[in-house]
Amino acid sequence: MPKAYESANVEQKWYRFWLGKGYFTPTIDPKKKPFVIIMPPPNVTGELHIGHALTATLEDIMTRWHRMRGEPSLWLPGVDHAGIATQVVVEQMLAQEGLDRHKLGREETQKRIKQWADSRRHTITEQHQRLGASCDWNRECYTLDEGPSRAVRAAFVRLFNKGLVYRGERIINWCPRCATALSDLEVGHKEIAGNLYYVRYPMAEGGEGFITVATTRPETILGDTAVAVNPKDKRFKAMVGKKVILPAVKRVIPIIADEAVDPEFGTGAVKITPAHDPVDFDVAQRGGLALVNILNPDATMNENAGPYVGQDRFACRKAILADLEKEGQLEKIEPYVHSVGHCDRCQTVIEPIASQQWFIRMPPLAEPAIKAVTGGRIKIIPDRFTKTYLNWMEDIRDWCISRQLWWGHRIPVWYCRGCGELTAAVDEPKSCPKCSSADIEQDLDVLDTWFSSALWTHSTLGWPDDTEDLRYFYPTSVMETGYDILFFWVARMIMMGLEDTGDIPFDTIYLHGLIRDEKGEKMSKVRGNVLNPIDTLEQYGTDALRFSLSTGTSAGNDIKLTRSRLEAGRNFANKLWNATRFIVRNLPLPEQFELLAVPGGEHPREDRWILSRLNRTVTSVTTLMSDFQFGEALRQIYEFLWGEFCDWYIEFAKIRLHRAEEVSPLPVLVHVLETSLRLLHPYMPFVTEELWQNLKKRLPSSWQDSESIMISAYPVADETAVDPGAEEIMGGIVDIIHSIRNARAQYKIASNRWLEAEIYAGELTPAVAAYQETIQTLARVKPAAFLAKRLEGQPGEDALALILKQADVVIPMAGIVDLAAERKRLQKEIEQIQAEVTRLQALLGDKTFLAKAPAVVVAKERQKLDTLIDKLARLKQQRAK
RNA sequence: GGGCGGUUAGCUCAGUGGUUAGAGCGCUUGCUUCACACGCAAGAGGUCACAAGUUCAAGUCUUGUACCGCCCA
Repeated sequence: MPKAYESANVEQKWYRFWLGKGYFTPTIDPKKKPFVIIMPPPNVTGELHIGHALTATLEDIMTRWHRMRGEPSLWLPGVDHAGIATQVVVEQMLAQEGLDRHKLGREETQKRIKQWADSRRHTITEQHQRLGASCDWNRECYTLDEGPSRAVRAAFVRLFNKGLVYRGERIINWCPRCATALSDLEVGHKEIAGNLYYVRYPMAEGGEGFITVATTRPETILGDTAVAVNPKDKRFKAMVGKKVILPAVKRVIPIIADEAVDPEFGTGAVKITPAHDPVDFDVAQRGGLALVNILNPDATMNENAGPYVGQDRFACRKAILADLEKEGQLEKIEPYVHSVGHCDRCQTVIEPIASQQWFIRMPPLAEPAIKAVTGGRIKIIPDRFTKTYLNWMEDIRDWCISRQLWWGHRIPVWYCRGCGELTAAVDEPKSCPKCSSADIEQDLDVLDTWFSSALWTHSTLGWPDDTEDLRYFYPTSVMETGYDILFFWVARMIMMGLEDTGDIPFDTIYLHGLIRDEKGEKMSKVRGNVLNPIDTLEQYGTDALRFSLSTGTSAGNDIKLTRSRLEAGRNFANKLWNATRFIVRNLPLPEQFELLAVPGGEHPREDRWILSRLNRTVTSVTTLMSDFQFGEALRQIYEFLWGEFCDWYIEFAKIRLHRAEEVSPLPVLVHVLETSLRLLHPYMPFVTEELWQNLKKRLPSSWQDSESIMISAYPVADETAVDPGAEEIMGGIVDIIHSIRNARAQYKIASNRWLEAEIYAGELTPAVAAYQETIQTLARVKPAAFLAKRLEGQPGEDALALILKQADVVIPMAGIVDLAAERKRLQKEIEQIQAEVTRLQALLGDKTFLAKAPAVVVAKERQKLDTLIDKLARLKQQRAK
């Protein structure tokens, strides 16, 4: 084995091995409950970013863990066609060729987008494979595959037939740059420092004076069809029913009263622009007002804008303000901070526009989705997102699902030019079912990409067909994704899963945090601070990347990924590599290995200690993983392997190996290492497989049946291995070594100089004395003498006395000991212990504590007090000398 | 405006009521000790943002305050 772990040499090899063996494909076994994760499908055109790496890591940890526990485990990968994002990228490419989609036509454009998307698809797959993702590639799905596409049409038609999908004119969010309607979720609101313009509308019909309205968007004056005041507002009582003349276009519009008007805003009179404002739209519905749309799809002014036709919306705003100023109709301008909607994808300012679109009626779908969570059938981790989910669900609004794009699932609705009938169908109809006319045309729009995503948990398993996969794997187990798409995706999946199948799509939602850079900023292409996971894993190793993404992290909390985290992961992999290298180097020939087994099964105390610690770790890790506390579980594995196994057990074992004792430590070294590798495998699959195979190669063939660690059994704790006695004694020995090393460092004893030590450990002395050589070697003392009873006399001025929890250690150090400093140190320690003893005595004298605290806690405190009283007595005795 | 989160060592963060609060990195000191300098050994470093409360017991639960951030409107 080389001196350092080189990830690049092993990763591809093992991934191909696993893939070739078919380990990623579960075997359907009706007797067993499967574990299922449907992967959130990344965009087809993208590359994986570090957030995807986090998703993949967590999902792989869960999948590998359940697989090792013997559950048929399916992790189903997929790719999303990403309507807007993909079309935008291809349109940019067309622009470079001097083309645009309108010149090219719908069919040709679709062909170009498809070509490009197909050419990119494999990138995502390859990148997932490099991350070690153990997903079942045989079941990989693409949202535009025939199956999921049919599911989309089937789901649409079902909703249509139930009256839950409707077409209507509503105010939608229009992105002028993407040239499509968007749902409310795809719009981000930003506070903008703008102005509030006070504009005078002169009274019509020879009336005197004017009414002043305030607006942040003066260009929308051109689309006004009324001025409204609150019916309770006494100031305007007389004006209701009168008419005013609209500036610029000179249209005469009424002054009406409506409850929705806030008397506190501006002057209390507001302009009503029903085609360009959601509140005004409702006012217009109530008041029977006309809708005047003043915008073209690209946000230039249309023919309704009179003299401003053809101008861009913002140019028009300037022009109209100049004209109002000239006419003396601009009363005043106040600075005004208001919230403006921006397109999530391109950051263009959204225009609210009244438009004919398709919608899903959400409240009936939300109701069962709310019950599924409040009733406990679906659990959200971390729990605080339950409230976020419910708040959104309870106040849900209809979902605009039509998009004026060419890339996606075409809306499965056909219009008859003959009779005007509208037909929703899964399979394309040849003629109008009502009048039999063949002159029918399919709706030109496509569906919101999230519509197909909402079906993902069942469409990937074969729905609407009654497939074996659907019957066996649905409902799935865990939906793991970032909290930023709780509404976009997770909530909608619950609604659509329940609607289409009658059952919840998953029982647990695990939401991870967002990854941020060193400065705490969200990583994004725009900011240019994205960490490419492939570069990262090439530099540090995939296991190091996975380690850095899963240790010291917890559900729902953001992660700052820094170089030092990655280094820690790499160092840990290397540490394991070297521990294994050490063990492997000491292994005998395979046929001799079994001869090393412990005769009679009676292990030396340090073996019982490490086995006890191992089994406690296994128990704890299993509990934590069942509870989705992956970060803490990994931390404990790390702590055990590095802090106990490598730092202490291997060091103890070296001494036995050198002595060539009868009882070899090798079987325990191998056992603990091998068990730990299996414990760690879900987190760091590559290095654990490499090391496990290295062991397997050198051990008897009977040692492990499994041909790979990834299909071997996850460790199960052996409760009988827990040995508190061994833990106490080994703890004492560690204490003794530690204190001597400390004294050496404090007195700057050269490391090649040997000291002597006299040790008394009360009733533990015989047990501790068995570790004479260990203490001598690790603390560099010789000889270490064990006293039958505590030294009563003067230890001598030249000796250093160390008073430990269970032991006294005396080290003769002629001429070195600083007596004054020692006295001071002793005094300080006595004071500290005395304070603690006093505190514990008070606590144990407290009747309510004794009555109310659990017995184990009381016993623990009493034990602690006894130990401290003993130590205090020994310290005082020392001081008296 | 409503909701949520954060505030713990110099930095980045764990800590799921039990009393002496942990890790990684950084820092100080010493080590080419025969697995590992991607390492070993020893050490320094904390009024757990602030205030009040609940509890036998609070970093952990409640309420309020301050600052930072996110989501929704």
